[in-house]
Amino acid sequence: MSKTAAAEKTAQPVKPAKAAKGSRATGRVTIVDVAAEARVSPMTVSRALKSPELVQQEARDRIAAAIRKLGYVPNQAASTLASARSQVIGVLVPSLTNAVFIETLSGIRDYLSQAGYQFLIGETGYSKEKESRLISTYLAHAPDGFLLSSSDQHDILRRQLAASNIPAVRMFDLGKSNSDMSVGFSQTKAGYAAARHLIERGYRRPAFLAAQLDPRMMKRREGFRKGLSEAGLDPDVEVLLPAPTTVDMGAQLLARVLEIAPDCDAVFCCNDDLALGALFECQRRGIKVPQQMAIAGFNDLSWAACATPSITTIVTPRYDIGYKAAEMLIRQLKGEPVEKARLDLGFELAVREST
Amino acid sequence: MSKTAAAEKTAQPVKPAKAAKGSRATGRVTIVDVAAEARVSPMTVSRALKSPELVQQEARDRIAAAIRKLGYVPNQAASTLASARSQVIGVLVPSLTNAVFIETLSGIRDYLSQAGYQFLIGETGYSKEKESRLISTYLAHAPDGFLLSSSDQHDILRRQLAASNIPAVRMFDLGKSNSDMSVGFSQTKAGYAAARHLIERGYRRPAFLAAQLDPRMMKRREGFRKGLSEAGLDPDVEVLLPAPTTVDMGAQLLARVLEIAPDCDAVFCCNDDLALGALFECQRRGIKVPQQMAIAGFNDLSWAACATPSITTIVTPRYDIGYKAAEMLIRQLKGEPVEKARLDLGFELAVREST
DNA sequence: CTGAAAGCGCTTACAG
DNA sequence: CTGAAAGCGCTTACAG
Repeated sequence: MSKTAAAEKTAQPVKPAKAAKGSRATGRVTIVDVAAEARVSPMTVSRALKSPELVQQEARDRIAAAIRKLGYVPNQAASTLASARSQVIGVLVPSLTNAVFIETLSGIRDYLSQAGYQFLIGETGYSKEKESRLISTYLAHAPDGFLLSSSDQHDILRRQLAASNIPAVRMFDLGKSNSDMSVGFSQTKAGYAAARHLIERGYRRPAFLAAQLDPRMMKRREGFRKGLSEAGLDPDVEVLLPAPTTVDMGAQLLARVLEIAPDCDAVFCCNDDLALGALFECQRRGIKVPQQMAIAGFNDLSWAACATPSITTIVTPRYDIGYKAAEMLIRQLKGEPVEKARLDLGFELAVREST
Repeated sequence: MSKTAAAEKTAQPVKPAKAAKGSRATGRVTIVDVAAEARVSPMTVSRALKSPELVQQEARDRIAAAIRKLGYVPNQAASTLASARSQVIGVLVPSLTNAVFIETLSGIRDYLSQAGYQFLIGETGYSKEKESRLISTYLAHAPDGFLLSSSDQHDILRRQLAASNIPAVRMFDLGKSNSDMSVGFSQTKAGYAAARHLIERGYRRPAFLAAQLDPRMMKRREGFRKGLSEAGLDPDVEVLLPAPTTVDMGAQLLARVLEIAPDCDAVFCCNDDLALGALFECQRRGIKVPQQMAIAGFNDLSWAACATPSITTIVTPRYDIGYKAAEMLIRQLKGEPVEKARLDLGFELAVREST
């Protein structure tokens, strides 16, 4: 049976399903079929796939031809069962309807796909309980690692991870110590930077507007308040709503802050969706931005730069957070040296027309 | 060994890893351990998990207690290998940075998670080649089904699916025949409805603005042109850009159409991102919306309703598309009757201030 | 309602 | 560089 052109053309599986009564044969082409076709042992086929450098060139060629001829697709479940490695990473993000996390997922995907990993995506809805439940579910799939977004390591989660012995990297927030792996930036410093900017521009009565009050938002708030206090300004001009963020809520928050503090001259919104809603509300009321009201956002989503006026915002490295977190995790899994257990990617302030 | 309170409290695995040299024991708690603890056979544990009604109540109780005591987590890979069913669905969407598809994923997740399925998400980047490649990758994970977003069934894809014998449901677009399962709405009719609305409002020189020229966009265009032609209006006022959609591009397209047709009095944007950008550009230029320029969008994303002015748009059932497509697929997998192989969920026109 | 045997398709851990 | 044997942890297909 030589490597004929005819054989090469056939891309379809040619294995007839076994007809034996009671047989469990799936009709699938297996590594055994490829081995027979290539006149080597199944073990050699396995090696040719995972560590080609251990296999003689000639054998490799015959195996490659056999794979093509038979249309062989490796069975990931069998591989996982035998090797106890699934090539799957569990990824948990707070929300999928938030563009921020989507871009982080893009970074994760770009790293993992080139590294040969798949991932399962879970949405925690900003809830620790849901996060724990998702981890339990995912454990059945024996993920090789986790990428998490929880802001602080609560006990249940810690115990689950310790019991399963599966490594995890936290994203967005930085861990307190180097014992946990984490990739992100300082939420507190970002909030502080926003305050400093508004103060330097001369605004004397800035407010903080926030929704979806997860721990990250509260850290941004903390930094913002610190900045105001240091400058001798009142840090208590703020409207906080626990409900999920929407553009429309930005409009509502702007309306509320004007009731509480009619002399408010600037708002720092904890994300760009709120900032956009606040801008729309100002337009509706005929309040000039930034002359009568400055608006700053957070994240630099697509519309911030091209709104009228363009919106000043904190540019966050969310794609890189996903990419680097995935890289850190995979390096750890491969036993490669991990440079830093705590990677601060920083942030930038984009100053635009709205402040 | 009775069901003591002490035993119930222990949530941690208590199995000591086998010490035998050369052993492949993973230290994991298996169905065999649970069976020993509950004094039944492994087969009965398996049944208690998958078809409890086939197992005596008393045995079920003992098994449940043993599972809790030992901290047993089923091994999905072993289950997949033995049963040839993975409980995984492969989902392919054109883009993850588009809110439309994210909401569809929410619908998919809500149905699949309650049905006990996981899913792998792939991003095709609107490319048929990439879609084919992703399907090949996913085949290694032996998904039980696919949820696809490709607009038309190209040959390579058809062959792949036929060869693997894995059922698929197409989303967004409706299939031509009932032989393919599909869930969506008529893109052409939606474009036509937008044209009719603008015409009835009295606009005489409407333009079509589009980016990301995938087949769905072209169908919206087709319907829009049909509407204009029928009313005796010029259908050729349009700006089409193949590049991916951004808010900023909406501004650019608006600028371009004003060069081509200075008397243009309305624009139908093929999505809300473009509509938002067009609105910003009008504001920048001091063009009054809708008095001097009407703007209509597509999808009804979060900002459309609360922009200033609020934006008229086509409301699309994207969450339901995901939910219903998942439902159709799972019903098919379970051998339950599938009502319609082609499910038209329709759309609505939300008339707002911008037109 | 329950169980013993065999097998799913790979990889590990040796041995050569 | 290559291969025979055993095993990963489940479920199928019987048989009782």
